[in-house]
Amino acid sequence: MGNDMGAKRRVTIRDVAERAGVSMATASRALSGNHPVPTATRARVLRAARDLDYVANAHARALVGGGRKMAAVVVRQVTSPFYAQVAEGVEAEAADRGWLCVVGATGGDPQREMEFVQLMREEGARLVILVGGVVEDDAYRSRVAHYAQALDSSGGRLVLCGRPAPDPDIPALVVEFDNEAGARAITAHLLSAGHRRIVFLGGLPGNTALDARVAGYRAALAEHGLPRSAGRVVDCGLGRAAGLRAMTELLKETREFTAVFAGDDMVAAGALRAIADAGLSVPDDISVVGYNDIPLAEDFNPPLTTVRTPAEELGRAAVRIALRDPEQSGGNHHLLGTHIVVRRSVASPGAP
Amino acid sequence: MGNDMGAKRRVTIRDVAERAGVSMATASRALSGNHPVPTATRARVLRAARDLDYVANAHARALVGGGRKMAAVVVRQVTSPFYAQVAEGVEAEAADRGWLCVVGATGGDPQREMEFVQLMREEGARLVILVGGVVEDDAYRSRVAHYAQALDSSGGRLVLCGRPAPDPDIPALVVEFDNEAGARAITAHLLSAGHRRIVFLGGLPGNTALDARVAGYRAALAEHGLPRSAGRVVDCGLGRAAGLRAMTELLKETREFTAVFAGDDMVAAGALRAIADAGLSVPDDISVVGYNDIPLAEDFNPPLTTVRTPAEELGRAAVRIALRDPEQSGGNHHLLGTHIVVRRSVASPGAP
DNA sequence: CCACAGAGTGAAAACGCTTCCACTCCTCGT
DNA sequence: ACGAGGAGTGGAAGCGTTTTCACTCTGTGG
Repeated sequence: MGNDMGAKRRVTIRDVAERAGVSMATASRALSGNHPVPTATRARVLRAARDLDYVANAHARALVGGGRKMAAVVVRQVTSPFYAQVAEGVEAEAADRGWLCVVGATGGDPQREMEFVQLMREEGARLVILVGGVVEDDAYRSRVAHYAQALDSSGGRLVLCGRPAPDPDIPALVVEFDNEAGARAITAHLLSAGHRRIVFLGGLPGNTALDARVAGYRAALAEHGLPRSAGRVVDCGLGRAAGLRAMTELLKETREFTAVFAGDDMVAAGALRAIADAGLSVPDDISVVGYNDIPLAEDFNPPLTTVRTPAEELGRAAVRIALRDPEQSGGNHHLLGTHIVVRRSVASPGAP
Repeated sequence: MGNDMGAKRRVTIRDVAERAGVSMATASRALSGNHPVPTATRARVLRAARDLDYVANAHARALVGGGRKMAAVVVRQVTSPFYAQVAEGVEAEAADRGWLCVVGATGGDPQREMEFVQLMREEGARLVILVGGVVEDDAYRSRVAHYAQALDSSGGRLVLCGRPAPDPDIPALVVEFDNEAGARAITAHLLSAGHRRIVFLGGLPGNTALDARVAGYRAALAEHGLPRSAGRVVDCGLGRAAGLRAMTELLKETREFTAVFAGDDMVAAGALRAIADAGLSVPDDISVVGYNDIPLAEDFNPPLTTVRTPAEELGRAAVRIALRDPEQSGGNHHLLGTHIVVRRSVASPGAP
């Protein structure tokens, strides 16, 4: 803990001014370009700054300037391929506009989320981006309402990315994928390959993203004239480990299905492994589809048919929309489209 | 760009002090706990702060306090599984100590690297962590020397993570894996399975990490009594696409090898795909090993034998070492061990 | 030749906080 | 009973910038 690394005195703008033989005011103007300064003077100042290896103090600047260009993105964990892509998108778009971007991982712990958001408020973040589906309980709702209100009243902005707003009139922007449409499309794909008994693996009741996918799945089944009983959803949650476990269990219990729709690609990875471990083949015995099209999905065994959610674009869109004039057209709810990408994990049931 | 989101006046510590009926000094002491304050007073202040939803201004605090607990990680891209894990480790260890962690992506562009480091200096980062192997050219050497010197003279610290120091006496800490040992071990694994013609796919001359792996590979070959001509390294660089392309080319050119040692797991992913596309089987026709053991390596087809480099631990170690007393034992160069993890991508050549 | 615009500049205020210094009370020990 | 010491407190300095305001110079049109 305690460890100050004996700092030397920092070079300030006063030193630069002195060396250039001008006042601090002039030095500041030359450096920041906020006010015209004769070329000769300007050059002298710049020269002095370089000689001294002057580095402006962002704190002092932010203090007087009243705020700073900084965005915070909060995700469950940065090692999840999907979240990483969203974060990359945010980072890229922020960097393009000269904004600083800091990402925080909560591990799914509301406590850590609150601490991080608090910290970001202290740091003067003007944009806080909450990423990914969540289960919307009362605690969550009130937390988000508080974030939104607090940010809003200090000139900031909350954006919900990949999740809907829990309450239509909290002052937050939302940017998300049309999960229901995506799920419906890929379910239809399975249906048109001839599958009738499809299980949805990876439900997580209350989770906005998964519930929407389940809804899309059910809708596709219904549109195809199948009774509601034809659908089955296994609520095993997310992650490779969960998918592996749940699929193993399911296989022990029944073989009365020909395809599985995994809640996301990581669940699919686990399911694929479980099926292989059971001595079955994908897609010959069972077809599998996932969701998100993470970068390595095409390297699974077999390459996974899934729905592509342009994650990086989601991140970019979040900051782009948040940063444009609030009164500009476009409303505050944006839906991004998805499309399915066909690979080799789906075959017709009972085919060679 | 221009968009001020009309901020209202911020609640300051003066407001809190007023409401609690104390001076700013007392309020500050009660809030920060830097100086004892009677329980009753303290409670009044805390109460006032809560009522007002007071949020301290980190800039003002850092300005007077002279610095702040902030670490910066710079990686090529955050969506690379390996880098993501390192970043996660840094973030976790930093968070544990109450430090803020910001990660920047350079896309491999020195220009962006310099801008980011500059920005971090302005922000008062006391720890800058450069992650991953690089090719050490003169420009790089002078850049790093400058970073190290600048950080050092302002009480900060540069740590090189996953790469050696270009010059033994620049004031930087180094934490890296023993790439040579890891490469030697997995090459030995291939050798003991009976392989004699092993190609190293993914060299990148000048790149510290890859060069070390190539050295380990060559050393293992030599230790086994093989002539130097037995080894072959294809310098295709890194990334899945590079691996795919290079492997495809190689296969067209020759089949005079029974195993490939990919420079990292992403290259291996591409190689695996290329081999499958050529109608060959892994491991029956060709064995493949990778490097890093990224999270999804076990879901490749087939599950990849590779060497595990505990990436998250690398990140944690970087901050742990950087933050302990500089004069403490341990030196400033740390080597982390690796071990191979055997899965199913290796078989004996010519086996059933 | 004079008023006057405007360019160039510096002094100083302000941003919000922490901490040094000085002051006032108490509570002890003697 | 009296001085020393310490706890509790507030005033004010200072952190490094930017920006406002006021000032001094030019040069220009009348």
